[in-house]
Order: sequence, then structure tokens, then C-alpha cells
Amino acid sequence: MPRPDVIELTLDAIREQGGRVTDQRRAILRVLFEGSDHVTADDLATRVHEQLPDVHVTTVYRFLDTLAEMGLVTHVHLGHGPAVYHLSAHRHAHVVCERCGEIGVIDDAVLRGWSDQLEQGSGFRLVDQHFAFAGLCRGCSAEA
Amino acid sequence: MPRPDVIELTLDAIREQGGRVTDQRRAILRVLFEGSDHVTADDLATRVHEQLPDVHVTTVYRFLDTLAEMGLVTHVHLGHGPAVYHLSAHRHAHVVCERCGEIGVIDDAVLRGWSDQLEQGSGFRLVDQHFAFAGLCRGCSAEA
DNA sequence: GACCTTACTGCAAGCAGCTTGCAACAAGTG
DNA sequence: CACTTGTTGCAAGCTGCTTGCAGTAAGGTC
Repeated sequence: MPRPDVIELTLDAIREQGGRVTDQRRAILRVLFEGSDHVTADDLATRVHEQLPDVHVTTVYRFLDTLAEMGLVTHVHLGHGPAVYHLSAHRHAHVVCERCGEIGVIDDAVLRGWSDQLEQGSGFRLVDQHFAFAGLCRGCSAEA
Repeated sequence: MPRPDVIELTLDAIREQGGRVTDQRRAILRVLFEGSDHVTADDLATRVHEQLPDVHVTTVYRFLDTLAEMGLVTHVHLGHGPAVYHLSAHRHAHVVCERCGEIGVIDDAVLRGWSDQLEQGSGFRLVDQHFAFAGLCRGCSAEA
């Protein structure tokens, strides 16, 4: 359970920029802050429904958008299928096993190294990984 | 213009495995072999229409599938939006500029290096990049 | 060349994952 | 309490595919 204040602080920030605080938003934040990373919008809605059964997915998407604009959440595409959302604070690049779907984390320093290497070659820098890298986890690559 | 034989050879291979050769398939192959890399299924259909106006996108998707099973083509997701297809022979990992959409190529050796590095850490290997890496090209990263 | 099997095609419909338009609602301000 | 305007739920729309199905036609056989 997160300290309640992070939620209230976020809501204050929303109010400060002219936004409004609603039960729906409070509930969504609650799930976001207590929940695991890598939730889809649909997961979020389902979990919000335990507290507030009538919140529409549309509302979830729209609020996630708002939070994204505030820089609070980001989403990542792990492959085909829906995007997953997480707090920006937990930002990191992802590898997803193409076989079993296991998610791995790529260290920031490692990614920076790759980016530097790439930049020397083609001039591209790797950014803010919005799309996960495809891979094979240890188990699956042993099997294959 | 590709030598006509690559197309006919491919069609022979299709026949050999019990597939059938149709005008549609010949036209699609023509576009695939002469065309640039990074075409969407829709692009393909449009360009096929110049020769054969009634080919349905569904047909394109289905034939691309067949060709993929034969190992001849692969598709890559460059970001949001449709996937792009190319001959497997031209396979390579991609970086896409998040700002202007420019596409860069990642050298195979480089990718292998990254994969090895990652494997030592988390055990994941990078494979066959089905999803492009997000990045910024030299121009856009200078501007930003 | 006729015949027959069965792959292929086009069309319409379906589906996932969002996004948009809109009328009803309700935060927050004075 | 009234009023403004952000927020919500719902229905509909949109993109990028995928599926079901009836009709067409490759390609082997006689």
C-alpha cells in the first residue's frame, strides 16, 4: 500500500493545473500506485472496478493521457497486443521473451552504452524505449 | 527491375510445395522484388493495383503470410501504424526516429554485441528484431 | 480437352485496441 | 447557491488485421 499522500499530492498537482479531482481519478491513481508495473489500460479498469464498478475504460485512457502529459506515467509496447503502463519513475527499457512473454529489464547504463555506440555509426541515439526489444529469455533460448 | 527468374523461381518453389501460381501472386512478387524495402501491406496492394486493379488487401496479407512461412519475407513494426514487409534476405534491425520517422539500420555485428552483453547480465538474448528500436536521428537530436 | 480436387480469391463481417463526439454531470470558484 | 468548465459514460468510429464463406480457377489425371 502506498502512502496515501503520494496520491493526494498528485491530485493536488492536478488541481493546481486546473484539473479536477474525481472519485474515478482517485481510484485509478490508487491502483496505479499500489499496483504492479506493466498493467494494460484494461487491467487498470478491471482493478478499479473493485472499488468503483462503473468507471469506463475510456476514462482510464483519458486519465492516463493526462498523467502522461504531466510526465507521471509512460506506456510501453511489449509486442503485439495492448500497451502496458507504469509510473515514469520506474522507467527502464524492456526485453520481452518472444516465446514465453517473460519481461526483462535493461539497465540504463547498458542502454546508454548502446546508444553511444550507435551514435558513432549511424548518428542515431536510442531514446526512451517506447517499444520493448524482442528477445529470448535464458530458459527459452536453452530449449530452442 | 529484378531478373524475371527470381520471381519464376519463387513461383516454382510455391508450386513444388503444393501451392498454386496465380496472376495475383505473380504481381505481388513483382512488386516485392522490384520495390523498395519497408512497404506496408497496403502500399503493396496499391502498387499491385497498377497492374491488376482488383487484388484485395486480404489476398496480399494472405500471400505475405505464405511467403513468411517459406522464410522469404519478414515484417517489422516500426512504431505505431502498420507493419512493413521486406525480403528476408534484407533482414536487419531497425532504429526509427521518433520525430521524423527516418529509418536507420543496425549492423548485425553490433546487434550481436549487444545481445552478448545482455546475455551476461539478465540472460536474455536479442533476436530477430521484429520491433524497431526507437531513437532520434542525428538531425532531430541536434534540434532537440 | 474434359474432369476433378482443392488451393486461392474477393467480399463482408469480425475483432482488438484505442480515439472521438456529445450530452449529462459535477468539481471548484465567487 | 449559482455558474463555468473540466470530466464522465456511452455509442460510434477508426486502423490494421483476421476469418468465414461461397465462387473461381490452377494443375494433375485420364
